[in-house]
Amino acid sequence: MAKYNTEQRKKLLDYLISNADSCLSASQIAEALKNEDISVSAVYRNLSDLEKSGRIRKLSKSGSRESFYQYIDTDRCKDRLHLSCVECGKLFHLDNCISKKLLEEVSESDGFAINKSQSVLYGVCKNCKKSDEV
Amino acid sequence: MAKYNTEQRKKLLDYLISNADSCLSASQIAEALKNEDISVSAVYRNLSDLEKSGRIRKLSKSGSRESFYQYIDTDRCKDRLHLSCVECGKLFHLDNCISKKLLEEVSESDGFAINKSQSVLYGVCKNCKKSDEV
DNA sequence: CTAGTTGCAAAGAGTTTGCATGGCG
DNA sequence: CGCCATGCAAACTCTTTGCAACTAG
Repeated sequence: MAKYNTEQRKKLLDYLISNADSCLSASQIAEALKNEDISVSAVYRNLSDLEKSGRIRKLSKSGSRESFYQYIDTDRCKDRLHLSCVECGKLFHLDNCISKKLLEEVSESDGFAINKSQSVLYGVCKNCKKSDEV
Repeated sequence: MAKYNTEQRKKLLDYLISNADSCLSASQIAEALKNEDISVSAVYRNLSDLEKSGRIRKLSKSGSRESFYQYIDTDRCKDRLHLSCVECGKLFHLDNCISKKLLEEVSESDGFAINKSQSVLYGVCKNCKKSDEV
């Protein structure tokens, strides 16, 4: 799969890369690319291919039926746990030291091997906490 | 909502309580209760009511379109982060001290307020790791 | 009694798939 | 030119909803 580098595939990946700090739904992506000659099914097929090849991550948010997709920036994301803000939808990366320590502690005390790229902690980020107070 | 205590509602909650260490999908629950005179729509309606009243938790697993439900055992789950085994589907609770420390560290370094009941770490539990080695 | 709850079937949202057409290399 | 990817529409899965019948209190 994904043998030819079509315009649609390039545009889709470009869009995910330039929004690498957010989780986007298929419909958000399709909407953003509606002037780029790409159909909903092509969006889904390309997202699926990109996920299988490990270039993007697929996430689900509690409370939503949709799946969300995000480009995996290996430099920034490697070995880090993720924090997703339920207010603004942005994804943050947990500090490397804390991530590492947590994983080790959990592994030692429970024998549980956490899969980092699959695990997401939900909550409210700094910015959204501020605006809640207003 | 949930003003009358019907047989269906009792059976459903009983079933979730007796499986409090697992996350169950609506179809798994409906299947398990198929001899108890409860329809799929009643399963969904009761799950929704129970979630709103805070008796159960609704989770999504990456890779699955379904939602999963779990009884909230307040004694065992209070203030703890959750670990979900992607192999066997069982839910574990992260040690209280580690949970607390993690939350404090994240709050300090990133200003991010983690919602514990919503956040789940995915990975492989001790038992399933063993069986993988076989 | 009567408002809450149910079962059924139909509708809905999000996603996937079959097929014929079009395009990359 | 041949295989891959695309668009479209239909199919599919999971979940929600409208409605008439039933039932707990």
